[in-house]
Formats: sequence, structure tokens, C-alpha cells
Amino acid sequence: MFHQQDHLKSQLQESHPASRQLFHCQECGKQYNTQLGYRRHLVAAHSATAGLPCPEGASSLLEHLGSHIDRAPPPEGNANAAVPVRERKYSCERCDRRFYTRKDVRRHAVVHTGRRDFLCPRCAQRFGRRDHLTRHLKKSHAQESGLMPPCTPSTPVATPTPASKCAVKEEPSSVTSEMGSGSKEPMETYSRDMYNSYPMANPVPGLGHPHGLMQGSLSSSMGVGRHINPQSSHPHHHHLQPPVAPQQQPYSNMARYQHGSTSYPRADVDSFLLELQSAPLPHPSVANSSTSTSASPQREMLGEGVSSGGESHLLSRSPAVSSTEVSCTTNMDLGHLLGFLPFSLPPYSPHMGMGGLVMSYPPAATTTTTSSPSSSTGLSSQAPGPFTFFQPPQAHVPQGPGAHNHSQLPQAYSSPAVSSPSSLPHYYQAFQQ
DNA sequence: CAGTGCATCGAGTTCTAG
DNA sequence: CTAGAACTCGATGCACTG
Repeated sequence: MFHQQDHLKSQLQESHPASRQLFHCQECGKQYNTQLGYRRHLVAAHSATAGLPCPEGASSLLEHLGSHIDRAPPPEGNANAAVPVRERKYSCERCDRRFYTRKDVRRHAVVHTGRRDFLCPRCAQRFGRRDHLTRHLKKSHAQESGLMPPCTPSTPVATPTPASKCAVKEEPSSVTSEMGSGSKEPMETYSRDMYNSYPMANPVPGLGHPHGLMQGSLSSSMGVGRHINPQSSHPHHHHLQPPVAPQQQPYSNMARYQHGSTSYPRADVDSFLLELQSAPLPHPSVANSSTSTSASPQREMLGEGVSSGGESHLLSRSPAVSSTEVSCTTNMDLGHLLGFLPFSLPPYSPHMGMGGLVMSYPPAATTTTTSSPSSSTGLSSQAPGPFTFFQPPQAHVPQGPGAHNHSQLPQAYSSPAVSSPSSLPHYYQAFQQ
């Protein structure tokens, strides 16, 4: 949603590479998508202020500072002699980045896996790391409790289920204060299960049954799946219920989050959501197939063997979508919603209901499939239902007719190719290929 | 040593004043 | 329409804790 036409215009320009203008720094060759970024870089790196004279001849202060990185310490006797020698001796296997410690490398792995296992219970935004979520909560939701009394019927909450309403800590102080190192409870509340190989299955307390990918994520912001009785295999419960629009906008400042920095083409996302809402919930057998198949560890990491193009069909609009749903959809943080999509899956865990769905996606999740007709993916036709949308995009896997046709259920859900010990922490699992 | 959280920086996005 | 501020998130470095 754009408040001004020019915003939409600029957004379109920036979202569509075809028409995007790149700003190149003549001095260092860096590229920027926006003029602002480019100019900011100029100021930071190449301006007069940035170019404070360096005693060692560096062209700018930043460059000079950078030159000190990894530099051996001065000889003893020097004032800085106490500084220990440090070198980045731990390198990432997927890129050339190097780090000082191994745990930094592990944490860095999230960059490659694209996993976002930490769900914000308030706005449904997802983060790859706990501290990111913590920061997000502190900065974006610390003041919300004052605006939204806890668990009052008149106070719609993003997560429609009553349990979820109460689960979300409404007092800002509680959220903020408990975010500190003193108490890990809130964070564990959001994602404690990740350390049990149960990531995001039910990261938010009260969001419902642990089985609920839909319960815990999609449901929280879309109202999708909240009617699912995860414990019930009743085949008649797989129809989407019309989302309750007011519940999608529980916060006065939600509008801000709607414009999250995730730069997905709004039209595509909107279409996606329309399709998602109009599509029936997966038949229990489908869901169970994920579950049952996941009984044998089968997760394939992102971009590593999973068939592609699963979500292209999402762009086809469904006439079944009511105006209410449309407005609801457009009022939601689409970027965040995309974050719900479990484009990567966690290793199997006995605790996982829906096959231990993990919501994760690569940066190009929504940018790679805007033109393919739905028919291009047998997936959509053979495995109808929202879960077919969760086909991991193949940013790194060649797509097209030549690509292996995983036209059945998303292979990420059913392929037994990869076995991951369920006892490993997330970051370790992320490394497993 | 691993896990975690905080500080910080870089960059993208949104908003708003002129 | 544009420029800039403000906001937010991704990522890294590092200190703290068990």
C-alpha cells in the first residue's frame, strides 16, 4: 500500500530490476539501488569529512580505518602493544567471508540458509536470529502495550486465537524488560523450540497447536489456518475461513509495519495472498503426508535440490476472494506474510506436527516467479492448497523445463534425501547439507 | 567452547517538508 | 517532484555466561 503515487512509482522502479536504475560509485565501484543510498555512501566514504587526512596515505578515514583491520599489533613497547593479534581464521564454506570465531561463522550461516525461525508475535515479521527479533520487539513494539490493553475483546490482535491474544505479552515493559539477558523467557517463548529441532512449529505460545505452521505463523496475521483443528483429521476442516479484517490491524501503528523493508513487488505479493486466501486448506492427507513423510528426515536445504517455481501460480487471482479479504490482504504486511512461507524446512523432529515446517525464504523468494503460469508447476495442480505455495524458490537452482520436475509435493517436505539429526541446534542444522 | 545478547555499521524503505 | 530525515533490518564484532 502506498500513500502517495510517487511512492508507488519509485517502489515499482526499485522493485523491478528491468527498470531499476543503479547508482555506481565511481571511486570504489559500489552499487546502490537508490540514489539516497549512493549519496549516503558518498558522504560516508568519499566526502571531505570522510576523507580526513590519514597519516598513512589512505584516501579516506574509513579506508584508513579499514586498513587497520587484521593488522598485526604494533611492536611491544608501543601503547597498543596490549592489543592481541587477531585474525579471521574461520571462514565460511559458502562464501569467502572470514570470522574471528567459529560461532560467528555458524551464525553467519543464516545468511546462506535464509532461514527465519524467529517470528514476531506482534506483527508476524520473521527474523533469522533471536537478537534481531529482540531488537525488533524493543524498537517496534515496546510502546504497543500502552495502545493495546491485553486480551480485551475490543482489542483485536493479529493472532486471532484467544490463546494467542493472551500469549502475546501486552505490557511493553514486560516485553522490553524481559528481552534483556536477565530473563530469557520471552525469547524462549517465541522460539525456544528451535533448540529442540522444533523451530517455529509453535513459536508463539497460545498460537495453537504445535503442529501449526498455519497456526503459528500464517494464522497469526492472515487468519489462515486458525480454524484448523490440528488434532483433527476431519476432512471438512480444510476450507479457509474468511479472515476477520479488523483482527489484521490490531495496532495503531501497524501501518508502519506494513511498509516493512522487505521489497517485494506489491502486486505480486498481493496476488499471492489473494490466491493463498482463496485456496482451500490442504487436505489433511496432504498435510499428513508432510508429517508422515517428514517422519523420515528429508529436509533439503534451500536451493539445494528442491524443485522450483512452486509459487508462480500464486499470481493468478482468484475470483473467490471477497472484497473484505482483499482489503484485509492489502492491509497486511505482505512482506511479512511472505515470511511465513516455509520455504525451507527444519529437520524432522518427532515433536513436529506439520512436518516441522520452518518458515524461511531466500531473498529472491518473490522475485523469481512472477511470470510463470500456474500450470508450469505440476505442484500446483497436483497438490492444491496453501502448502503448495510453500515450494521453496530456487534462487540457486536452474529452473525451467530442464530442471528436474518435482511435480509432486514440495520435495522439501517429502524428500528423504537429507537426514538431519533432530537434536542439533538450528545453526548446526542449517549447516547440514 | 558454545550460546546468547548488545552495540554498531551499512543499506533499503518510508515518510515528509520544501 | 525531490531531497533528506527517520526508521528498520541484515550482518558482524565482541563481551558475557554456563
